[in-house]
Amino acid sequence: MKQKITIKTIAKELGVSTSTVSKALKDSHEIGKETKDKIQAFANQYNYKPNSLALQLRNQKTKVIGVILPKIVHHFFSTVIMGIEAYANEKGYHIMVCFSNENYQKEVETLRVLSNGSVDGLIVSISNETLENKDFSHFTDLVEEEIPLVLFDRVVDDILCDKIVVDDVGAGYKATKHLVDIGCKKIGLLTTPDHVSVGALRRLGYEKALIESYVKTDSKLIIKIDEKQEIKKQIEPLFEQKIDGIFAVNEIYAANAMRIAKEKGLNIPNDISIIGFTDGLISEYSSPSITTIAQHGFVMGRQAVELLIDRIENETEVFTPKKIVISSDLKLRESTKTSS
Amino acid sequence: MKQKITIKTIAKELGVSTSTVSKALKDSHEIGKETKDKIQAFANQYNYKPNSLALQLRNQKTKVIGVILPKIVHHFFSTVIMGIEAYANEKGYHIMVCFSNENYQKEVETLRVLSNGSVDGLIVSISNETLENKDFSHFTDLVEEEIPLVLFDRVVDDILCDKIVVDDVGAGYKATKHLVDIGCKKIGLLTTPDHVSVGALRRLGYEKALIESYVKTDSKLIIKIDEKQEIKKQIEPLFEQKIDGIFAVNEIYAANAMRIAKEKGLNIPNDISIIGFTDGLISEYSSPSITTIAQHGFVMGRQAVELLIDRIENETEVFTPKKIVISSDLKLRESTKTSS
DNA sequence: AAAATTTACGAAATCGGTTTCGTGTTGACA
DNA sequence: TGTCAACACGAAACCGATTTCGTAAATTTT
Repeated sequence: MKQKITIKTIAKELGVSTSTVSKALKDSHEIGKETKDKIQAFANQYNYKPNSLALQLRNQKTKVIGVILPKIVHHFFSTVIMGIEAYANEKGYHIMVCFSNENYQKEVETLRVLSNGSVDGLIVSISNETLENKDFSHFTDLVEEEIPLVLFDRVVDDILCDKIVVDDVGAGYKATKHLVDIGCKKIGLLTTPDHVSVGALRRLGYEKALIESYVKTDSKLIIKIDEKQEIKKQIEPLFEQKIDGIFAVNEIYAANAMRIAKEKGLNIPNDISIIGFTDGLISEYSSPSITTIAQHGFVMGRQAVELLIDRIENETEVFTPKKIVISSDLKLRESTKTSS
Repeated sequence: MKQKITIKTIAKELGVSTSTVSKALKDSHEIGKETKDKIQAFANQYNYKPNSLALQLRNQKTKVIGVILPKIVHHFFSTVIMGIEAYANEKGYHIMVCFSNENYQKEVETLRVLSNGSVDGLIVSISNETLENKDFSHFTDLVEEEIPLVLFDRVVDDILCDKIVVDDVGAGYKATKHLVDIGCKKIGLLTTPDHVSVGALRRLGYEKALIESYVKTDSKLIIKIDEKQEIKKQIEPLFEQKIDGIFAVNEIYAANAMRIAKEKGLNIPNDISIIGFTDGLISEYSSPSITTIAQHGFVMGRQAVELLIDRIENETEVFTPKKIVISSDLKLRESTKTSS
C-alpha cells in the first residue's frame, strides 16, 4: 500500500504543528482563517482521510458490531443480516460478520477474537453444536466482561443478555391449528433434534394445537431429523402412515416432504397439506408454492441492533435483560387446502 | 463496558514497567523467570487480552478484509462469502461485510469508510447501479492509493486490479448448446439489461451457440428483464411464440418461466426445456428440479481471498493485474429432456 | 581485583489521531 | 503606558500496545 498521508505529513509539509492541523480540519475557531484554508486545501488535494484505527483507539469505541451466525447460505439468516446492516448503517455503525458453521470450537474462537476491542458489541445466534453440548461459558464470560451482547433466534436462558426471538411456540401452534382447521386428521411433524431450541419450541406449539383440538398426538408422527444424515430417507417412514397434513420446522424439510408426497402420487393440497417455516425462495418458487410461517428476519435483525446500540450508547443504565418476541405470520399459499 | 485490563494496569499492579509486562507476556528471554511467572499468572487470572486496535495501529495492519456485495439474500453471493470467510480465517484474517444494495451512493460511501485504514484489502462485486452509470472513479481512486482490491463476478475492465470471474460466455454457450443438442428449435433467453456485464456475457454465449448450430437468432426471443418491474409480466410475452427451450441467466427468472409454462399447461421438459443459472435452493427443490449452471461460488470466494492476501502480504512484487476465470458446470436435472 | 560480559529491567519512541493547557503576539481600554 | 482579553498556535499527554536502546547489577573472564 502507498504511504498514507497523515496529519503529521501535512503538519511537516505546511510548517505547522499536528494540533493545528487537527483543529483546522475540524474547523475549530482556534485557528486563523488563512491557516485553516491552507490546511484544508492541502488535505483535500492529497485526499487526506483520518486513520480510523487511531480514532477508534483514542475514542475507545469502534463503531463496529460483530455478528456471529451459524451459517449464511440460508434465507432466514441472510435476511436478518440485511436488517442488522441496514439499521446499523443508519446509526453510523458497521458490521463484522463471522460464521460459526454450527461448530462449537469456531464459535468460541470467534467470540474470543472479536471481544478484544475490535467491536463495540455482538449479535449472535448460537450454533447447533453449542446448543447440543450445552457449554455456554464463552458467552457468560462475555457477559461477565460486560461486553454488550444480543442473542437472536437460537437463544438460551442461561445467558443473561438481551434476546430477540420468534414466537416459535405460537408459530407452531398457528401452523398446526390451521392444518386442523382445514380438516387434517393426522398431522406429521418434521422437526430437529430436541437440543435445537427453536425446533423444540415449534414442536410444543404443534402439540398444544393438537391437544386443544382433541386430535391424538402420536410420537410416530414426529420425525426428528438429523442433518448429518440424508434428509429424505428420514422423512419417508412418515408416509407409511396415512397422514393428511405435515408441519415442517423449516423450508428444506417441507420441500423434501413435498417431493416425497409427489413421488408417492399424492395430490397437494387435496390429499395432503404441507406447511413450512421460513418464507424463503423455495417456499415461494416451488410448485405448488408452500404455505409457510414468515419469520420477519429483517425486523428481527433491526430489533437486535436497536437493542444492542441502545446498550452500547447508554451503558449507565441499570442492566435488566430484555427479551423481545417477534410474532410471525402464516403465509397461505398453494400447499394447503383453502377449507375442509 | 467494564474497564478493560491493560498492560498498564498489570504494570502498575505488579510494580514493573509496561515494557517488562509486554515482554513477559511474549515469553521474552530478557525477563527473569520469576517476574515472568508472576506477570503471566496475573494476566491469566484477570483474563488479559491485548487490545487489537492498539496492535493494528502499531503494526499498520488490521488482518481484516473488507467485502462489499450488492446483496446477500442470494444463493450465489452467500456462497461466495462462505468461501471468502473460510480461507480468510485459515490465514488469520477476518472479514467485514457490507452491502451496496445495488446502490451507487452506498457503494461509494462504503468504499470510503473501509479504505481509511480499517481493512488491509477489499473484495468487491460491483453494484448494478454503478455498472449502469459507468462511474468507477471510487474504484480507480482506490487503485491509485494502492489499496489491495479484488473484484469478482461483476467486474469491469476500466479498473486495474485482480479479478475473479465466471466463464460467463462459456457457461451461456454450454447451456444453450445443450438445449440445441436435446432438440430445441426455438430457444428463448431471459437475461438482464445490457449494462449488467454478466448478463451480457451470458447472452454472447447464447448467441454463439445458436449461430454455431445454424439456429436463427431472433431478438424477439430475448427478454431483458428490468427487476424494478414485475418479473412475471415481462416474461409472459415470450410464451406467445412457440418456444421449446429457455435459458435464464439466473434461477429466479428460470423459476418464474417454469411457473408460467406450467400455467400455460406445458409439460416440462417434454414441451419445453428450461435451464437456469446459479445452483441454488430453488433449482434444487422446485419440481421439476431445474437444470442449471453451477457457478462454484465457494471456489470463487476462496480464490478471491487467496489473490487478495497474496497482494497484501507480498506488496513488493511488481503489480500486474491477474484475471482468474472459474469454469462452471452444467448440472442436469429434471427441467430438460435427456435426449431429442 | 579489574575488565568484560551477561542478565533483567526501564525509559522513551512509535503508530495517528485528539484535546487540554499553556504562551507569545495583538489590539483595546483605562 | 501599563493591563487585560482575544487570538492563533504549539507542546505534551493520551489511547494500548511493541521495540529499540540504555544501564545498573550480577556474573564471568582474565
